[in-house]
Amino acid sequence: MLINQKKQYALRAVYELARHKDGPPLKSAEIAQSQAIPQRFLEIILNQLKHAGIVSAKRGYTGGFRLKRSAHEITVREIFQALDETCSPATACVSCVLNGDCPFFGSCVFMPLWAQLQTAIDQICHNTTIQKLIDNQPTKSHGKKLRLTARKAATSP
Amino acid sequence: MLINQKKQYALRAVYELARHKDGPPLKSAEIAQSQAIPQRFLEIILNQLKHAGIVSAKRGYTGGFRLKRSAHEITVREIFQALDETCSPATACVSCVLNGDCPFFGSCVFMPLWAQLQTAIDQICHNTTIQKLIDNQPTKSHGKKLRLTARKAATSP
DNA sequence: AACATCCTGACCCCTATAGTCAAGATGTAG
DNA sequence: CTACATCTTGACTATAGGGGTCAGGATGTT
Repeated sequence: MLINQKKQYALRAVYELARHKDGPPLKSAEIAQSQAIPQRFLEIILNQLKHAGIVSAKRGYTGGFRLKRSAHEITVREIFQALDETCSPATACVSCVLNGDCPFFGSCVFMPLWAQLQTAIDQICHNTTIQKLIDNQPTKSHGKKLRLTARKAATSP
Repeated sequence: MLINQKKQYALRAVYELARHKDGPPLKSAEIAQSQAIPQRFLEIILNQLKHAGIVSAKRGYTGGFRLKRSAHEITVREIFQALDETCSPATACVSCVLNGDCPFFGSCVFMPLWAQLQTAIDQICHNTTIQKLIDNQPTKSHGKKLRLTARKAATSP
């Protein structure tokens, strides 16, 4: 999958931190609860975000996490990259070509297509900052259309 | 993965059929060999393409497969759809929203992002016909850059 | 009648994703 | 300094889906 659960969790976590930018650091347990993320799993993710320089951690009794930079400067793309997973639309193909495993070495007809997709995806992710996501808060009219029933109660992101 | 092995096989199969449009029907074994696809697996794929009205099959001794329409009219998008797999960038999220499983029903901040990605991907796949792929045969200069070593001998697509 | 092809469903293996557990390191409060 | 709450880390488990195989049947040609 292009966007897996882990990437979505990462986005939500950063989003949650951006919303509480001015308060005290958020504990991982708080983020986990408000964004409905398994806590242990979230801690792994937060750690990766820390190593990528997106969030900073403070230990101890008053510890927690906070954004290292402004929400304007954090792009969706770098959050995805922080999880160090390839985000290519045709991962297998690209990697097999690079390895020399590809039976069609150097003359694959589909490479231009993959490249085109990759570029399009990259651009969108690169142009979308966390702040933009916050600003684009969808109006509740969205909910009208879908007509969904509530299951778990949780702070909506 | 957005584009998995199966989708790539499907593309190659249709591509191969398009190249031999004027000859007799191609047997699945022939396609399998020239495009380096496991034959049994290919047969499953060809079957799905048949049900989608993209290829037609002829049984018996002189049997095989051929394209049902011109390569100009077959888009990458419909080939993907023929494999009946969802091609959403954030499959989990989208499906959970539709099921009502999403904890953020109707007010997910990220939905516009997924939609934007989906639209971009869809457009590219819809605008790319098999014929375009054939016409864009990459020049061999591609190979120079990558400097790959040959492994299996196979007709390059 | 013999044979070669397509057709179909059931089946298997493996990897990556998703998630858990336990023990340690570091800091704060009293 | 002691108790406690947080982050840190690595090893571990489980499940689903992707990728692929097999046997046997249906349909056609020679």
